[in-house]
Amino acid sequence: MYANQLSGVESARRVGKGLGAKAIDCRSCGLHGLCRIAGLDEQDQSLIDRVVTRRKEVAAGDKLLRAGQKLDAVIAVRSGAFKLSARLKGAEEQIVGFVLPGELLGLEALGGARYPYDVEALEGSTVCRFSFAQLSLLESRLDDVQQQLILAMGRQARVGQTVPLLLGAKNADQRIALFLLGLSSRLTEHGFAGRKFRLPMSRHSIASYLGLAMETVSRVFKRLHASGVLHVRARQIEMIDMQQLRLIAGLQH
Amino acid sequence: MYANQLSGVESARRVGKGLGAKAIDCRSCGLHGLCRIAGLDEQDQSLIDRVVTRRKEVAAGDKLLRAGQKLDAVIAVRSGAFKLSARLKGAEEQIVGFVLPGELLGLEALGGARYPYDVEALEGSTVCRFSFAQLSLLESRLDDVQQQLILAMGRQARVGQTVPLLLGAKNADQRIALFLLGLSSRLTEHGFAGRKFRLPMSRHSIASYLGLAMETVSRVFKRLHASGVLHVRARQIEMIDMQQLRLIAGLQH
DNA sequence: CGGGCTGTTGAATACATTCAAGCCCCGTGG
DNA sequence: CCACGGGGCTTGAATGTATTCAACAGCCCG
Repeated sequence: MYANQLSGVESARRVGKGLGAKAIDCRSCGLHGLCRIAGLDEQDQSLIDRVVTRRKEVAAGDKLLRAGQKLDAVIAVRSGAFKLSARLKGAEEQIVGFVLPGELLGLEALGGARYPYDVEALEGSTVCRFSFAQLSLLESRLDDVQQQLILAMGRQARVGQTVPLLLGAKNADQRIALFLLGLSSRLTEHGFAGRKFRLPMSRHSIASYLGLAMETVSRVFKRLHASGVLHVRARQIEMIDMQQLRLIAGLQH
Repeated sequence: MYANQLSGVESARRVGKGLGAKAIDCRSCGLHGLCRIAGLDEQDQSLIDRVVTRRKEVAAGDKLLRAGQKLDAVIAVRSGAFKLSARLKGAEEQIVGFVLPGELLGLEALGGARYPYDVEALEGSTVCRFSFAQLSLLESRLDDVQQQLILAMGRQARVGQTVPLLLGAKNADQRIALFLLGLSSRLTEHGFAGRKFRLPMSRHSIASYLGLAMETVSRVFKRLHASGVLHVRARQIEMIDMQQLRLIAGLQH
């Protein structure tokens, strides 16, 4: 159950770089509804442990999933962060998204489809896994499981809702502003500070995701810093003037 | 049940501009699974007709849904096409997506959330509506309904999967190529010709969606036409060299 | 202390946008 | 039947923005 676990030394070394070792409260986890159904608040630990794997650890740089693999589970991120990338033939990898603590992973593979992306830990991370292969153990509660799954998919779809806005952005400043506001609200939603946080991903990953050159990302950060909208030092972000940031993002007035 | 239906004259005038009046085969509809469960292949029409509204017509330019409204249904497009737009405060509307025949609409509002976008018909269109308000009529089949819903959401999520690739595109040619290939494969999936079709949306809508200026869209089309990759005449598209188009899109080699 | 990875900066180039003018198609009205 | 007018689209020239290439700075880790 704790396969792939790091030694204490290794995990201590690799945790604390990005969002830090802080794990979410289970009550704000995307899988919380499913866990409750699975009986985590009950006494029968043996059943639970065959369906839900808790606190598997993943070291920074390790791949949790690979494009094309079959996946019969939904995974929740408890701490850390992951990047999703598509390996297109010949071209260099393209980042297609990031997964933050409390969010889910693997919903795209529901119904037997293969999972389309590589998933790599950006820092030391812990995840929980809800296995569908073992779902028959919960047959009597199928209704509830399905309903929770529908809610979870709806929530995840709402996270993805900001992507079309990013696509429609007309300049690099707007893209970056939207990106940061998106990260901020996603962090807030799961109990993290939304004004002051550490980016778990590199400038290169941000650039790949947003369709910009890494140098442009760097320059936009500098511009926003110089104009006092936010403080940027390496990966440390502090938002100063949210109102102005929303304005740059094109979200108001 | 057929409220909002156009007169024959009006619908005849307004249909046939974009994808044309051709309706999908019900078997390729995103709601097909739900319809089957609802008993459309059985005899009890009265039950069915209270849950599923078939073939409501929408005139070009009419709004099917408005941002912020409550929605207790899933809607399938049978013929025509729709554009989704976000009305951001102050700024002009931003196009966030298009819905083609056989695809679903309204999944974002599952679980009681308000629907976030304006939905406007790009041409004369017909839709079917599966009402959750009446879902209790099907209580005995809740399991099946939920399962179909999960499958439908998974399918729809897969349609949205190409958006992050669009976002990552590094120039206008790549964006347009990806956009056209996406449309093509979505049309093919529901029985339409994928190599030769008519764009249901204006250059302006494409530009807003892709974060480009309308003039750029026009110029890219011209370039692709001149290089023999595809034929463009107004909204009529014919793809000539798919291989080359995929190359421009960055999907291979 | 040295090497590699990540990020920054500057200068030249390439690219998309803007603004302005005009075209084309289609529907309307004279 | 043809002239008119509007919307959607195209085209050109000037401007502005992002990219590219190259050099270097900072930092973590060995």
